[in-house]
Amino acid sequence: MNYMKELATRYNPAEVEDKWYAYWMEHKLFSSKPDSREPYTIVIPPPNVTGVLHMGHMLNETIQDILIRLARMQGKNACWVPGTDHASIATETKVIAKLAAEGIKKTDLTREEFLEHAWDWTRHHGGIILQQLRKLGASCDWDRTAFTMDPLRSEAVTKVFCDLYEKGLIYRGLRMVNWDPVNRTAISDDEVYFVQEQSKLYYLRYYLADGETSDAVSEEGGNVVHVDESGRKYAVVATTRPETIMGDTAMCINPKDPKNHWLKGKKVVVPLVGRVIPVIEDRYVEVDFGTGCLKVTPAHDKNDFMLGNTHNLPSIDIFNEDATVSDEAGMYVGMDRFEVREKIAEDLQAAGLMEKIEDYVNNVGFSERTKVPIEPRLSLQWFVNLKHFADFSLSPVMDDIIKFVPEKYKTTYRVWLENIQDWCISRQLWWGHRIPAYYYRDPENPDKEAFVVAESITKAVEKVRAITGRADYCESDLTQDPGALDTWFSSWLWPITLFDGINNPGNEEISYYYPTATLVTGPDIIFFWVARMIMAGYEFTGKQPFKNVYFTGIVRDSLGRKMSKSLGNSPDPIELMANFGADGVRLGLMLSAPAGNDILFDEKLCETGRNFSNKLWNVFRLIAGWHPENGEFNPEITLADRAAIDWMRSRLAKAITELNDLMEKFRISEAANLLYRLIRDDFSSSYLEMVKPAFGTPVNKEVYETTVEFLDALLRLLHPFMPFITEEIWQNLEERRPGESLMVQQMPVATNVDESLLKEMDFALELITGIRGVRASKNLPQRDALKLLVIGRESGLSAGVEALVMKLANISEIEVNAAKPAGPNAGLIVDTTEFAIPLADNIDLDAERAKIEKEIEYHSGFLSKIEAKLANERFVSKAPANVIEAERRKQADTIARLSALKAALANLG
RNA sequence: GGGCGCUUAGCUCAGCUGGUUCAGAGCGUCUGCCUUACAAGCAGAGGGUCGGGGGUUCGAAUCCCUCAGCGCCCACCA
Repeated sequence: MNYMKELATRYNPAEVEDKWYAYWMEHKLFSSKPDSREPYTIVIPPPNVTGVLHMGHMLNETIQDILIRLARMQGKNACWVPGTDHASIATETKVIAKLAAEGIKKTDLTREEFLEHAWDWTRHHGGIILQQLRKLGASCDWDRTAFTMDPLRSEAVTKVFCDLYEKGLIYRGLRMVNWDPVNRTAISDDEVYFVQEQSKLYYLRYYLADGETSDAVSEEGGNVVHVDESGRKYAVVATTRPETIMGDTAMCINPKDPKNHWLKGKKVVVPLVGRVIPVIEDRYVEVDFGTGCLKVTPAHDKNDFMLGNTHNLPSIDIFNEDATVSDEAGMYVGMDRFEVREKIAEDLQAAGLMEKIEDYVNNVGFSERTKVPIEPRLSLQWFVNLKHFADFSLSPVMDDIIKFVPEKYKTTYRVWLENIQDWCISRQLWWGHRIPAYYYRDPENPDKEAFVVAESITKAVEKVRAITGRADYCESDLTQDPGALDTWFSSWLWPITLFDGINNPGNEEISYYYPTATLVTGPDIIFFWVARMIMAGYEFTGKQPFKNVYFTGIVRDSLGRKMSKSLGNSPDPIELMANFGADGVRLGLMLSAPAGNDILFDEKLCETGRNFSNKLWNVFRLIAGWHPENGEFNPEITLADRAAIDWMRSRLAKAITELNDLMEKFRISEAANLLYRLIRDDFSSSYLEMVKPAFGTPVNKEVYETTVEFLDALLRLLHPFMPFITEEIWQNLEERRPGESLMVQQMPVATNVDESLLKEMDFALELITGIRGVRASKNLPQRDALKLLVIGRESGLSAGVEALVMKLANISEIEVNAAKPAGPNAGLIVDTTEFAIPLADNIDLDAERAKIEKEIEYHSGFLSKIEAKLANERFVSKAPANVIEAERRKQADTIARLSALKAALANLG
């Protein structure tokens, strides 16, 4: 023990944290290589390469670090693999914005030029977040740092694409996709969010094509027929998007709709456009919405597309890539989609084709990235058939082979898999893994677009030559698909590719580290990522990718709002750690972050963490100060010391068992709480006060050594939560060899628990609190010793524990079997034992009496409830014996207590 | 529309298998203390019909039904 050192009363994390992180790095303590130990692997959810650390990461990474450090100290070969994600669409959007600020348009650049900018951007901003993680204490094996778009990962992505294409699980198809007109790319369903918007519902007139007339507005057999001034019949269609009429190829009614019966088999005229379209029937149409007539625009609405397929309708694409009106529309060409809406509404009004306009609230889909309304658009895209994967990915989760924490997300997962949709993986972007498809002209079939899928252009040429039977094809005859793959198409391979399990299956690393142990992530990416990793895991390795998935909550501000830059409610983690220490922030977060529950973050939490660091630091200072400078200990060990040691040992053992249990169940927050109380309440407030030598007197050697042993155990237990301060103290506790570290020590093991001693001490501590309460209410200073009387019986405490009561409550003498004193005194009752403290001055008899009467009232009520229960025939006959026994004991105890109280009241006179 | 979840102290939340570790923790509040480890501290105190109603049970914060309020996810009726 480095007891000679001058230690500051306040713990200074800034001085300590960087030092130990450098030490751990220097001695390669994070590094992992396959060996004979059981592996414990965590792969980091790769943050956006150009991102910066936010509170969500802090929560996530802290949990991972706790799990990995715990595993390491449990003797496992712990390996935490870090890395970053290329974040295709997010990064590309940022790069475009940056170029725009410099007056450069993406369209002015070649693909190669643009990618050069993107790589520059990545190099410039990349990896900051990994540096920030070091501040947090993350014990990642940095030598393994990976990037989703580095050569190894890219090779695997291409290989998997080709493999799935060969298996028929990837296909290219004309589908309705969510189109982002700003980035001019398809995006997946998951990248769309819906916003309720105040809009309008336009009611348009579709005249009958044959010019049929009628004399009056008639309602024949429930039919609702519209007729204009000149007697011509028309149908009314309600739509929120009148600008799409140029793409109408049918009108649809529900066959069971009596209002529109008269339209069956008719043809109608699209207003303004003049095109004649059929009236089709489909039960998809809601009878009660609008007029029950639906305009069908197969090219611009998902459901209309479906109707178009069912009813073999033509499809007219009236928009360009940027959502301006296309030539094919024939009208309003070149105008923006929202301008057209205004204009067309005016024109319809003017032409007398607008029945009415109503206010209407509907949900509009927006692109998550560019925040503009998405445009359903027909386009050729690449898809993965997820049905195939869903079939084998459900049961492992439902059967807990892959355990979800909390369990409720199993349902979410199941529902998603049961309604699985194919996954659109192509993006019309440049930043990402390029789609390994190559197009060529086939002179035999000039009308058909021909392509091959291959891992390289060289292989593609070979394939084309083989297919066409022409040896003269060369690389310049092939054009690679310009698109990139969805970012998640590389992420879903992450646990495999980190160990090179795709390119090099069965290698030593993948065999050893995979399946990984626990994945820690947010429930918001359960579909994007978790589900797909499970799919990829089984498909490409035949094994689950991880054993547990721990879902964290979302970090919100103290008002429950999501943290966002625009609200300015997102604290900078680096600043927080500078203010409170990484340990303080870590503990603060952990103290209130049960799995799957959102956490309302308040700096107050970090303050609690910091204060606790300081408490621990002072615990160390106290113990350090006990070592006598001349090396001479007190040879005597008292009964009180012995009792304190025995108690603390049991207390610790019990806590270890509880802690292991909590951690096994991923109740990390409760585990943090338990440690907090164990150290603060049991160890500092109770145990250390019990064994603390009087000022100027030396401590007993055994007491000293045992206390150091306890502290050592506590530091180990706490280390995963607060790595820095525990290492700092541990290093100072004894002389350590270079490279020695707490982080690779073994976790303490629970010894036997003496339950009766724990119970006895609980009683003693309650008594101590009672005496202190008397002091507080009677204004008796702690330094004045008091005499304690045990009325009419023994204290029931062992000599050692009795001595502890005397020490902690500053009692000079305990008199047992005492009579209730006649003079002024304060009474207190613990369990059924009555105590009294003689006082010098008169006390407020009335107040004392009132206090006791209140207690009598309470206990009488309690007793009558117990007695009612025991008098209840059905209770006595049906309840288990031990419960009845407990009630009887309660009854006896309460009666005893009541008589003690009544005696106390009588003694007051 | 479908699903999941929540409602317990002023605030944030634990409370798992129904029963003396059942009404808890932290923060905040109040009182007293600069007590030789710590004022980033110590000691003490107050604070709750467990959202409402009903049911099951000998016994319900805990299980079931129902109502009310809140949150999240999925779907997207033009």
